[in-house]
Amino acid sequence: MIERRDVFQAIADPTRRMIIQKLSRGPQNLAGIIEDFGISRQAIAKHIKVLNECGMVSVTPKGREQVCEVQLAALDEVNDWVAESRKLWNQRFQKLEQFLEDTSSK
Amino acid sequence: MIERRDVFQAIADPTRRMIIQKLSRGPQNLAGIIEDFGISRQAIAKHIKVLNECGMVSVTPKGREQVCEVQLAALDEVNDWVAESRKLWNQRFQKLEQFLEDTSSK
DNA sequence: TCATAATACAACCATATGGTTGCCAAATGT
DNA sequence: ACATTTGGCAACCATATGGTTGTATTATGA
Repeated sequence: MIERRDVFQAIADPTRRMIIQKLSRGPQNLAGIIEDFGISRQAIAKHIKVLNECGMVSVTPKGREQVCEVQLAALDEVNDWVAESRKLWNQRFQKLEQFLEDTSSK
Repeated sequence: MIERRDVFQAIADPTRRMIIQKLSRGPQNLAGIIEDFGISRQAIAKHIKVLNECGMVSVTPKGREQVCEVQLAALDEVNDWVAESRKLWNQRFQKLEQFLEDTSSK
């Protein structure tokens, strides 16, 4: 098992995805995030830790609060990977077309 | 812990992402997929099972072989979710602009 | 000043995950 | 016919994951 703490893993958990969407509406401190979630503060804190470690959420101390801000740019990596897969898929058909062209022109 | 077997979890594992990219180049049977991966056949088979369960890979028996084909449409869900997050984020700024406009026009 | 709000830290727990090995079954090709 | 290729099944294992509770710390506000 290789060391994993990347964006893909970050968005794998539904609770973390909900946190990301909540933070997309604006920064919140931990207490603010906890609302609406039926789990403990510590559980949320752990999720924030994961999101922070992979660059999805920045955490800035402000007095006794920890202000969390989502960093959506981190999701580019996901989009890029999906785009790359689609590109490979399309290249496949282009190669097939090329082959059919070459064959029929003989 | 809620029951999870979705596309997000499917692409969370780096090995599964590699399998998806390999299959994006064309369908393969299990034996074909195993090449280049330094892990056992059973490990690959388990990954294919996960990918199949969440609709990322279709498996068609062909004689003694199991032909695996990637279903990239399943990744739409991921793109959609990312797009939704970005939309929420942009709406936030639009609201801020609206506020500034309303304030300055007074 | 002092209760309280906002978190951090640590220990613990059940289950999920990703991997292994060993053995079995069924097509395939020579 | 029969060795081989291809893959299924089951048991097992170590670690990761997502959660809990309890206790401690530190700003804040009345």
